Amino acid sequence: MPEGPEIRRAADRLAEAVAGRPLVRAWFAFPALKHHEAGLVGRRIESITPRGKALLTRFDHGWTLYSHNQLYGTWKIAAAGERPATTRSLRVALDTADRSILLYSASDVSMWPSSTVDSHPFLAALGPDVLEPGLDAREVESRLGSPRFRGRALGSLLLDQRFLAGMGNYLRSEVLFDAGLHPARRPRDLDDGERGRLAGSLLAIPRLSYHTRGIAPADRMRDDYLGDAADAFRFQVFGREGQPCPACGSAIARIDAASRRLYLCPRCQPADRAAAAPR
DNA sequence: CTTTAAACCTGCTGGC
DNA sequence: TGCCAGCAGGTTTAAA
Repeated sequence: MPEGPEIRRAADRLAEAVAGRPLVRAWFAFPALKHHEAGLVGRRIESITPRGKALLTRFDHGWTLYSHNQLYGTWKIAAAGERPATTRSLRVALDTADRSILLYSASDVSMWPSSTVDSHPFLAALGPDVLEPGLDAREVESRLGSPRFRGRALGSLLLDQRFLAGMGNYLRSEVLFDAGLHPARRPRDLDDGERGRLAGSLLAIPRLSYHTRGIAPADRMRDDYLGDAADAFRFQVFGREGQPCPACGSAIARIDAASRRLYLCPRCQPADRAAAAPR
C-alpha cells in the first residue's frame, strides 16, 4: 500500500539485490505472461526504476516488466529460490543465483518491449515524478499556473497523477498542512507567497518521506518502516484526528476530499480565503 | 470542464 | 475459532 516514496525505496532495495545478475528462473502467476518465462532465463535485470507509483523492471533482451502495486501489492526480497510462507498470493518471482525478488498480491502486471513501454496508458498520462531529482520549484510553480491545473481544488489536484506522479493520500494531507493551505483552495487563487510555499512543500515532504522513512508509531501502515530512528518521517496530521496540531495545538480535523480521507488543522489551513481576489 | 460515486483489485482488523 | 462488515497509502469508469 504505497505512495511514491515507498515505491522508490522498494525500487532501490530490489535493484541493489538483483540488478546486473542473470536470472536462473522467472515465474508469473498470470497466464498471459507465462510465455515470457523461458525467454527470461539467462537474461539480466538492467534496472529497476519507479515512475510515479509504477515500477519498471528492465531486462537485457529488450523487454520491460511493468507493475503497479495499487493498494495491496508488495515486493519482497528472499534468498535464492526461497518462497516465504505467507497468506498473500505470489504473482511474480524472479530468481537469480543468490537472491530472488517476489511480487505479491499485485494484479496490474504486464510485459512490454522496452522501446514502447512509455506508451503504457498509465505511464503516458503521468506528470513528472514528484521525487525526480531534477524537479525544481520553478517547474512545480509553472505546472500550478498552467491552464490544465490552475482551476482545480488542491485536494483533488494533489492526488492527480497527471499533475505530479507519485503523490498519494498521506502525502496530500502532509503537503497541504506544511504549506498551510486548505484543500478547497485553487492554484489560481493563491498569492505568490502561497504558491511558492506550496511548491516548496510539494518538493520537500515527499523527499523527506523517501529519505528518512518511518511513520507515526501508532499507525498501522508499516510498509518498509524504518522504525524509531530520530529523524524518521512522522505524520503531522494524517491519521491524527482530534489530536493537537503540532504548530498551534488546535484539534486536527478529518474531512472527505475527493472521496478520500484528508486531515488538516482548521486554524493553520483556513478555508475562508478560498474566494480571495487574485493578487 | 470538474467533481463525485461506485466498482474493482486484495488483505487485514475488529466485532459479534 | 469463524464469519462478516468495514476499511485501506490506488486507479478507472460512469454519471452528475
